[in-house]
Amino acid sequence: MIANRKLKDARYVGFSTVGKVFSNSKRLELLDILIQRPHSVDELATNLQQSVASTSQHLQVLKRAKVVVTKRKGTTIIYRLAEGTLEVFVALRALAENISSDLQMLHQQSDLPTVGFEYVQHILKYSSAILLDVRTKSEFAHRHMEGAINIPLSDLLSRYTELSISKPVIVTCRGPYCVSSDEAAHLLEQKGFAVSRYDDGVGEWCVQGGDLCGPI
Amino acid sequence: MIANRKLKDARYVGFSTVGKVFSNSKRLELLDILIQRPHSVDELATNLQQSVASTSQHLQVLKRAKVVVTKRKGTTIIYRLAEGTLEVFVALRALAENISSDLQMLHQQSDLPTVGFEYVQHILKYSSAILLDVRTKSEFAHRHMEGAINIPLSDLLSRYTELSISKPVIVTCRGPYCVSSDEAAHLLEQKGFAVSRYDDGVGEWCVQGGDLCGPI
DNA sequence: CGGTTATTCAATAAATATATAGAATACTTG
DNA sequence: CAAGTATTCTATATATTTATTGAATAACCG
Repeated sequence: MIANRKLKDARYVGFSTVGKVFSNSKRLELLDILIQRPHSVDELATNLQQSVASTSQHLQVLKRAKVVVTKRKGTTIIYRLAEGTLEVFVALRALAENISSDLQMLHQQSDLPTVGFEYVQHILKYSSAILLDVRTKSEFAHRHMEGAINIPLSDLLSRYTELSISKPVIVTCRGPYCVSSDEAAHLLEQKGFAVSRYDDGVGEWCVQGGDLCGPI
Repeated sequence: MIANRKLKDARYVGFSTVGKVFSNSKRLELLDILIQRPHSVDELATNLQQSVASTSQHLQVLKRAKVVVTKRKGTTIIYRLAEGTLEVFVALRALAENISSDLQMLHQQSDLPTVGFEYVQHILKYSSAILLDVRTKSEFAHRHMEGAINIPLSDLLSRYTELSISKPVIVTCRGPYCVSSDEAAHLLEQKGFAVSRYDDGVGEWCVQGGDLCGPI
């Protein structure tokens, strides 16, 4: 009976090693960034506004749990998500969104309308609106929703004229915790566009079975 | 820009509150037990072989994250899983199993053959084998795989003669971390039965769309 | 082959998590 | 309404986690 307890404990402790991955906010942010594209340690540290050492330590946790894998490229080491990680990350986030009213409140700070997966699929099919991805060029290049066009947020003020004002615009960015799409949507609204936001990102799109483009 | 960082942090910290649920082995075990049926704090503490105070504390964490809900029944408080928790728990465990070779090793200590979801569905359809659930009577009563029969492990030695020796037996219990099915399978093998194990439980069965029976 | 540089390791300090025993609470139930 | 009891809270000790700085490492590349 005591042997049983030890075996059980060992199994649940093993399980919790994977669970610990998702227990820290910085690690969750790392995973969210890695959904967009692979990154070096240095890039990730900059994104997190944290020391490289601390970021590296978090990455070790992710690596030990095998939710990320590494590859050397020249002098830098590139981290990317492992198989299966995206699905669990998205499922866990959906659970968190559903059950945490606090999170929902943080979300609904924007006054602009949001649209869901089915709606975006519909407008893509009938070309009845423009799907605008305001992430960086490299993130877009790695993987994006099929049919989307890319103008990075930093370029939007100088390039918004590329968009046809006669069509409504749906803005998307990294995902639900990204503030770029909201910023972009407000800018376009001021310029007279009919704007809404798809406030999920390429991760949710992928898991729900949306078509994707990307060299990798 | 600093405001953006604070908003982002708040969102990921909110997310991590839900993630923390799955970062502790005792909490994972609590969830695994609650999959079987609702329980009181006292029952859960006994299962965990831990103090009631500590168990209660873990339950508070689960409750705050809203992955469990409570209901008073007489003088005791009954905890049960909230909507959506089962799906994420099972998905996370599948991820853990896939990526952790340590966990897999802990698993494959048994010499008896195991069978999967499709196989069990097949034998149920054609009644070509007996599906034996060795959990407790109350766990079985709450929810079980349609077509399974119940003989609790503690009764098996005195009741195994109820089983037809001419049919192969598939043993199931709480789930992959439960040792009961292995114990039961060995007992039946010694008695001359053709035995294998379904080493997932009612949780995985439910998520994969298997038919279920249960008053609740 | 040695300089360069990205990453990881080590040491430390501070914060958070966990387990327990015992006190306090809250709710039922007679 | 008072007694009884399951649960939660408090205080405490210990263990784990996290962030930082500075040192060590590893491997590319001139």
